[in-house]
Amino acid sequence: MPSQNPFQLFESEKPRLVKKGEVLIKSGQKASEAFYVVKGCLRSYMVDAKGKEHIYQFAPEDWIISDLEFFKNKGVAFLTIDAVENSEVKSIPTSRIFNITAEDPALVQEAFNKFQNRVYALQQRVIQLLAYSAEERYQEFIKTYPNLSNRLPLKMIASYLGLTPESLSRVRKELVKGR
Amino acid sequence: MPSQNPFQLFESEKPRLVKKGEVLIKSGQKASEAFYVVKGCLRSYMVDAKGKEHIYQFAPEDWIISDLEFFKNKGVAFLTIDAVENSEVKSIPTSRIFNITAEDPALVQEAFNKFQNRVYALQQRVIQLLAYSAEERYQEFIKTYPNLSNRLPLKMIASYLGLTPESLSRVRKELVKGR
DNA sequence: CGTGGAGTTGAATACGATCAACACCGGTGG
DNA sequence: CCACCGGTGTTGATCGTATTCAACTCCACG
Repeated sequence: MPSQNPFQLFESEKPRLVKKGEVLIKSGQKASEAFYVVKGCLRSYMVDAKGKEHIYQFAPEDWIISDLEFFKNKGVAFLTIDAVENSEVKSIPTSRIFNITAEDPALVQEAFNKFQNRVYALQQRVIQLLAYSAEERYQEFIKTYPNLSNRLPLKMIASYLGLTPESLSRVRKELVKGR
Repeated sequence: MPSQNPFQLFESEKPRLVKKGEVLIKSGQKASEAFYVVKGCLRSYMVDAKGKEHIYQFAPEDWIISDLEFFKNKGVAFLTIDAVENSEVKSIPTSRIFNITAEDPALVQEAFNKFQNRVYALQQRVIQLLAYSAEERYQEFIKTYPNLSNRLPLKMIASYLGLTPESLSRVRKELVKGR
């Protein structure tokens, strides 16, 4: 969820440092916050019945990440959120997110834009999962997130794209060969 | 995007009648509105390079449907929106959607809830496409949208789930056999 | 009626998953 | 400094799920 300006809603807070691999929200536990990433990169993911991780979202600098499901689910998190790199994040209590209406209209507008961008990004993601092949999904990913594709380990990109690491490795190999 | 109350933002407008199959927004054309479904059911979909339809969303009664992409894309629609059944819809000009901030706080709150529900639904959708098998996706669909699953033709459900009609037919056969 | 779309079923195919082995670092401790 | 280790990515062989192509039935609707 990129924006032109830093997210003013919590500009004043001082960032919290999280180390690579540190878990911020754990699936199944009580949780009610979102995170704004100042520096580094977070991710959210779920673990299926076979123990396989499926990455729902990456959140590099200036993105917001959270699990909206806890909201529906009595505050119990569905997704796990952890740090892909050493990062700096600002925490946003949910109460703040869900009660913006009373605030400055500019903030409301900003929050709206964030939501729009998010829905737009998700639309893209759904369409790609529905209609694109493994190769097309990967090409679209590196085109859309060039700076992410060289920071993230292959296996995480694979998980995000709905592929196994082996398959993505082969896709990439074909792409190199093809030029 | 269900809600407890009818969407107040355009309660006053009188609904427009659209016939089954009628196209409201066509991919590639100028468009800048969303629709609130009073009665019936709309859908949005994209057509891939091979001419295959991929349904992004269904919108039965009390849902809102639109293509956020036109907003990013100079007003040119990416998705096509048409009527699955004879329907009654209220049109919402985009200008209204994107400038809610100046309005009554209750409306802002309502719009926020709509966005939240939408993001939540999309999260579910992405997770299911990533992690679930054909059979699991179908079962989840009929569980989540029981009233839709018996109104829609199989081939549309298949398209929504990212399957071919043949595959869904077989999945369904197995399910019947299994009980 | 009869015609065309929807759904089903079968056979062959393809794409990506799985299982397994190995190469290649990057970091750690001896 | 080097030997070791675990994690990451690559490659090969095989497997499985869903696709594709084709034929056929069954209605719904003209």
